[in-house]
Amino acid sequence: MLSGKTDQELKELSIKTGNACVGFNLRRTARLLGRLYDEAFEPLGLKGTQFSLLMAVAGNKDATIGELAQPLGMERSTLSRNIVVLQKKGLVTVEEGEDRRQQKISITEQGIFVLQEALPLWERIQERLIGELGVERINNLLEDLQSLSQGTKEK
Amino acid sequence: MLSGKTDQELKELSIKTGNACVGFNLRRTARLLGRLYDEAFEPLGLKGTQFSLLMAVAGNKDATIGELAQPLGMERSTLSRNIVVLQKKGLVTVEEGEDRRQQKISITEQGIFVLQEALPLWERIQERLIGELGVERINNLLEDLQSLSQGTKEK
DNA sequence: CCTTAATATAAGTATATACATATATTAATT
DNA sequence: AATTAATATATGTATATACTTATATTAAGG
Repeated sequence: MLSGKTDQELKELSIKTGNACVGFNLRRTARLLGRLYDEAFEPLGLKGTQFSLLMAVAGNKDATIGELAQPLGMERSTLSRNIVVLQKKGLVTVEEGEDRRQQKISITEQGIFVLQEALPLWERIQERLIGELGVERINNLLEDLQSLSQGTKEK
Repeated sequence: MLSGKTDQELKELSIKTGNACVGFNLRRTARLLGRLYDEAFEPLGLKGTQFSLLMAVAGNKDATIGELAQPLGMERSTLSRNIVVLQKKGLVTVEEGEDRRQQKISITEQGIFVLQEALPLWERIQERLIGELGVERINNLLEDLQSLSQGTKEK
């Protein structure tokens, strides 16, 4: 029963769950690293999230919202809005598919140019993170994140 | 030079950076797990993010926005808004400090009650994730996330 | 063919997030 | 003491995110 707990006990519970909670630690690290990426891409007028999405568009020619959302682990409604942001920047085009419910997303020449400029900035962060944890721990981390992502998809 | 790349080459680059990018994988996993937590806490009208924040408030009696923001790795302006959400739900109180610029945040009785209800739901997810990766990989993951969080703060 | 069901995306609403700027308050300088 | 600098929080603006609902389009059943 928490209601009877002293401040000290509450404090210990808070620290314990904070240290152990996968969700919290994921979000916190994502926030902190997110600012790193945003800062790096800032000269290109790009956010880290936008770099990832643009890269996904580049690698999936003429994909629809639904097709992109799947590997990104993102709601289609979310993706729909994120695509508009890239479209307004002139980095992607959106056009009706043969099935007129669908929207085919493609990267523009300008989008490819921006990716080209962004790539070395991305690599610099990658190197920095590898420098901090070492390549093995980074690779383990990436594998674990991918396993967890897989795991949530299977009900 | 990306501009000259074929679709196939772009596709391979996209897959390679997608698999290697720490930021992207963090965000994707955070999104997917976030939905798991949100679903679990839904009966309490709570999101995963709100559970973590409420737990942090519980463990830091009379902390200010600034004091809370630090360990959460969150901008004070963000935290300021997130606290309002908990306040409107009646889970925390906000009152002026002796230094009248500051706001002292405290958990309410109702907040403690909600935490109490949430705790077993949180543990169920924790067990599920440990069941998927094993306790060692989960602990490694948590350590790595904490190291990365530390790393971004320096410099 | 027409109605109904299924599907794809967008729009409505709410929260999470950050940066820049505004506001209020305290501390420091002269 | 009065002015200036520093600090704490809130607000403006924009993006990211998800759930629910609306809209448009295609597919299925009769």
